[in-house]
Amino acid sequence: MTVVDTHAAVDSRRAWEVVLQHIEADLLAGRLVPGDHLPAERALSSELGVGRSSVREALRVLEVLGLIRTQTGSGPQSGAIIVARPSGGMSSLMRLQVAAQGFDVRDVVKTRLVLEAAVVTELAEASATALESAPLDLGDAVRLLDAMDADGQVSEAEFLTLDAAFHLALADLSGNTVIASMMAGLRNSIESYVLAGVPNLRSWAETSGRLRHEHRAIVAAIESGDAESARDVVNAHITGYYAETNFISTSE
Amino acid sequence: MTVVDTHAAVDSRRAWEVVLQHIEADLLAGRLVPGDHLPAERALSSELGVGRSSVREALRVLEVLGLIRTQTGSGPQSGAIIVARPSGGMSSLMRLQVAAQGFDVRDVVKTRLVLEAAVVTELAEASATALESAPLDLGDAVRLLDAMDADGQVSEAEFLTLDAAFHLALADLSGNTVIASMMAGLRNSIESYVLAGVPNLRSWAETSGRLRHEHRAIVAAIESGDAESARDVVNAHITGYYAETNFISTSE
DNA sequence: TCGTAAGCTGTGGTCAGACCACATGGCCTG
DNA sequence: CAGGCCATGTGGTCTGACCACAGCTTACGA
Repeated sequence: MTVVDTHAAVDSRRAWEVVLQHIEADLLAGRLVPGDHLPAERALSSELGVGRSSVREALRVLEVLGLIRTQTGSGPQSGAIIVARPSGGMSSLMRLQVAAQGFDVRDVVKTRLVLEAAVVTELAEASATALESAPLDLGDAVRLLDAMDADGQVSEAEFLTLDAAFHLALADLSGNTVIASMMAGLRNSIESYVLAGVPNLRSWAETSGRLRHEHRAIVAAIESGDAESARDVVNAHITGYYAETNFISTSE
Repeated sequence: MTVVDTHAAVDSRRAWEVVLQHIEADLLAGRLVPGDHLPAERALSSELGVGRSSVREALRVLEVLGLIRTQTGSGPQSGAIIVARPSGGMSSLMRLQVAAQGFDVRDVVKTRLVLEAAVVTELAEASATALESAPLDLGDAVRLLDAMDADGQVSEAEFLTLDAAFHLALADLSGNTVIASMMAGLRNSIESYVLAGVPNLRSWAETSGRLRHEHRAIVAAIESGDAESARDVVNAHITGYYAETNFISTSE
């Protein structure tokens, strides 16, 4: 007897693709939901008739894409567990594509602008229609702004981290997980460029002051339900910083 | 006393992460550019001091993310080659996140709406400022519309495929590769839902006729440089279809 | 001389088996 | 009854061995 079947149709998919598609099918059918454990690697291996290394290649992909979390040891927390956290995968994808020149940094910034405008528009409109009894709560975002106001106590890198967290908090508040994870990925992919641009600023104190002021203006516009104004401020906020740091070639 | 080594710095990264970060560093430094070959798996293995299986796990990730293409055999086309094609990775990521319930389908549609509006706005503005000598060329997109007009000759699935290609062509024409690959991923991740919604339509002939008409209206608005009108049509175009197919719960 | 066919070489693709570190949970001992 | 020990099962890794494949080299024959 041969090792491979000779009459049945040969599966031209690579072994790890078989594993990946098997798991995807289980997810689509609802047989696997967030929180569930995947079968053990050795079990999947024998169940699907592929080597354990092929199973591991598929699991590695799922891990990087943010679908599973793996843990060694034994017990309820060990093994591969479905988590479905998209932002990590989005960040890896965009960061690597920028590194490999698949994404132009200018397009990343432009896209961030589009999404950011959509987020504040959504929030402002939600705020305008919010009931008295359930007003829009921007608490998480405002707390980050307060942390940025500790003048002299916050380094440039820390400030920019808080800045990123603020914009991400707005995206989260909009309730759109797709946009939120995209924003996380976009920001993450150009983080090193943002930091590298700081020395190009005329005055950090001046710029950070302006950024702080603009952040407050964004919050105010959202809370007053003024979508158009929120969009304008956000637009100036982002393009201004990049222009000051010569982040983007001005030839555009 | 701790278990870990006290003199040498322990590399807590997993072996495959070492490989991934090594390649990412080479990309960032420009030592690897699109078209280049990666070292052979066995060479990377010994060079980085990890097992070949760990190298393969890293390469698998890069392949799924759309950074490399692998090919068996010998010669100039064999091996792993940097390609940096983001749309495949974006599609895998979004499709799996939707399957794993990390992305809500309604958010996917909303996000598509945001990006689509940005694309047509960009195109309309570009058209408005285009020189007589170099007018905006929507040829690729229009050809797809012509293909959709072969009444009775195009199946529902084919029509929807052409529809997707039309919107993707617009995104490509906008020149923003980030948005274009996002649109590809978004559309891809809900393709099965789009197809599944067709039977819910009152009349396919009626709906497809309306879609065709709206497509032409989008093109016309872009060519006339009317960004606002283009946005409105695109908005009605997309939300209309999803409403007709009960694709999205109306409770929202 | 030239063309063709054979085989050589190096590539990714896969598998099997062997360890390791680790975390749990039950068992055994005091 | 309490505490520590170890069996068990998990992912993480490495090694070595094949295979299929594609290009290149070589040798053979017309």
